[in-house]
Amino acid sequence: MYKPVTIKDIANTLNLSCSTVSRSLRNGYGISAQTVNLVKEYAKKVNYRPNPIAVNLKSSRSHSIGVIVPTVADSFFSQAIAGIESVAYEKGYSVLVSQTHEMPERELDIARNFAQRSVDGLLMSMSSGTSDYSSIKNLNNAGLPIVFFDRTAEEFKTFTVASDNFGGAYNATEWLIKAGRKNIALFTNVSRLSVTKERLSGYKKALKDHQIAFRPELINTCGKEMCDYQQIENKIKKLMAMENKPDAIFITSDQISLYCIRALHNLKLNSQELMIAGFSNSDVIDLLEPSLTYIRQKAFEIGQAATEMLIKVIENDSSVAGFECRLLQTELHIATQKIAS
Amino acid sequence: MYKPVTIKDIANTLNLSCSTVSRSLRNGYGISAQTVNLVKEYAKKVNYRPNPIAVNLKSSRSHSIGVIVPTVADSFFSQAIAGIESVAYEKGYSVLVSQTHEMPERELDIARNFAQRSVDGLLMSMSSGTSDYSSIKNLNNAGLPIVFFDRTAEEFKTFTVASDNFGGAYNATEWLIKAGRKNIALFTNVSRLSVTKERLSGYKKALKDHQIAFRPELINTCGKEMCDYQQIENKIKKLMAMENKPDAIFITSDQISLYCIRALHNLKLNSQELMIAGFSNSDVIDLLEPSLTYIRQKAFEIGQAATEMLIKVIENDSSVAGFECRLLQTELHIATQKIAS
DNA sequence: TTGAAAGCGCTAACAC
DNA sequence: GTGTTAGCGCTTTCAA
Repeated sequence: MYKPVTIKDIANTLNLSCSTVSRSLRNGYGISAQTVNLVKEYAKKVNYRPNPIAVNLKSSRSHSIGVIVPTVADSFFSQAIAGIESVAYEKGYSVLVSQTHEMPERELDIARNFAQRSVDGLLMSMSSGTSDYSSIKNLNNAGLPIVFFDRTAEEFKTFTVASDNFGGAYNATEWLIKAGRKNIALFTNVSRLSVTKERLSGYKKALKDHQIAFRPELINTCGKEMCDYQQIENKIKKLMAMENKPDAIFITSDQISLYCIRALHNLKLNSQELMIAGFSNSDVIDLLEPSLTYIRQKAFEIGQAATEMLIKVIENDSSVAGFECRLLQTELHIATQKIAS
Repeated sequence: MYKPVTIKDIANTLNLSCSTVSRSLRNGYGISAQTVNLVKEYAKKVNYRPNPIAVNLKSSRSHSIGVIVPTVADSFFSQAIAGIESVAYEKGYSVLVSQTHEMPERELDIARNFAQRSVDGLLMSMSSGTSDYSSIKNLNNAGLPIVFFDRTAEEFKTFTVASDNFGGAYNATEWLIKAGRKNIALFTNVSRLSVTKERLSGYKKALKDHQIAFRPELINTCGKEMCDYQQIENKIKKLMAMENKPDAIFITSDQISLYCIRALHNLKLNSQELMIAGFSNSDVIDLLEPSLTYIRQKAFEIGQAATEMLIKVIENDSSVAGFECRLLQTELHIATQKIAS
């Protein structure tokens, strides 16, 4: 087994006691400068590093944070995790990652497991299935700091970092309207999610501000069951068979945006017939055919901000006065028009 | 602070000693069935879970594995991590993830940090900058199990899981040849990487088997410095200005594949003029314009296989006789021809 | 200025 | 059958 140098090893070699070595290495309080130097130099020489597990056991602090996301294999989440990891690394924290696959039981199981491993805090993006937050809330009340990012939990107020989903949706919808579209269908994720609600509000507000009637029959909610490509294609076919059929689609989810593009592609519908706008963090979205006007979230920055916030909470657990909620702006990218009109 | 139930709590409540409780909870060896039941039931009732940190300290086993990758925000790696996490979760291991950003110093630092945290093993995909494996090798020799995935380290033989890069490259190149292309340029990552070498070999072999001369002037190595889009575009421009210019490009890297597509798109080169084939694990690659014939790696499965292998090594550290090396087949996806010829 | 000892939660060798 | 004890590596009183 891998067997690093311990404080005891140093103490033996230098003919000192463990406590002297320990104190020399930490603050050096009450130890002669000579001894401190001796110890420090020797420690550096043998590349001594304190065993974090032992430190944890004493302090109940592990210098690690747990990240709980629906899935890692997703452009938004992988970018966010990259941001999380960057800040964590810089500040000396390890990052534990686990996926819920949108299952509430797993989510809770993972959170408990992380808590047991003495993570110092949790970064969570809620699974779409979760409706009962009480257990998570219990962990939080028991002293485990939690920061929600992207998919926040309205039901219990704590620290959050997310995109301005309302604004992003509003702007994109307005853009469709200004492009002359009046019958804008909506594709959306389960309505339980905070992001879904906010984006839906943005869409409705934009319609209202432009005196366009909201038509419930144009709303398509996916993912109550597993949301797959075929489901989306069918819904689009059905929409296009309507009497008063839509001339545009607004999509509130990354995954569904890609499915829609694929469906339009397969159904040979061009942007002229059916203009599309939606959220996406894919890094090649601008090369897709048909082209999408897309709202991009600052995923990396959201990860960074959430991590900074969490570490701040962890490191001065005194000031749990007000809950900070950061909102990052989204970016609207207009699709280049490739269709000759 | 979050304060879970300890063995001591149970012992006190039940008027037993710690060791009795401990043994009841583990094997129950030498304890009356009655006591075992009593303890187990009470433990379940209060939702007792052993403190993993304390267990680790005793056993130097943490039931966690470290994953070291260049970056998380990449389709191949995020898919692989999803696979890793799935298997790990199922087998009760936690997953620590850290990114090297292709920097050897970071890689080593992360590996050491993980080792200190008593991860039970490491899953690594080497950074492109690494040329000296001795420190990693030391960790491994000191008893830390390591499985390499995707980007393996030829210099030291251990357990590996990777794609059949040679075969994938061979097939793709051959496909270009059969499509009538004779001047096939190559875009490739730094030549230090195992995957690069293997893919290059596949390319060369295919040329040779079809009696096409290898033309060194068509080889473009990127990423000695940071590889960015502009670099790729410039190289393509330069290629297309050649007298005997290429009629196809074969690309050995996911990232560069995307850059090439973007460049052809911007330079308005279509597949007829310049046919492209390359590695990619993007899930929307088939919707990109111009279209790419792509080799897809079984990223998720590679992650799974590597994790299974690692856990097997961890759990019977006796049999370190032969090093297992798994090779997963790649899938060749032919671009649908959209150009009227 | 330094050392001895206890304890974080758990396990295992050794008593009883 | 069950309890006592020591120890994993480290920190932190308390004594010297």
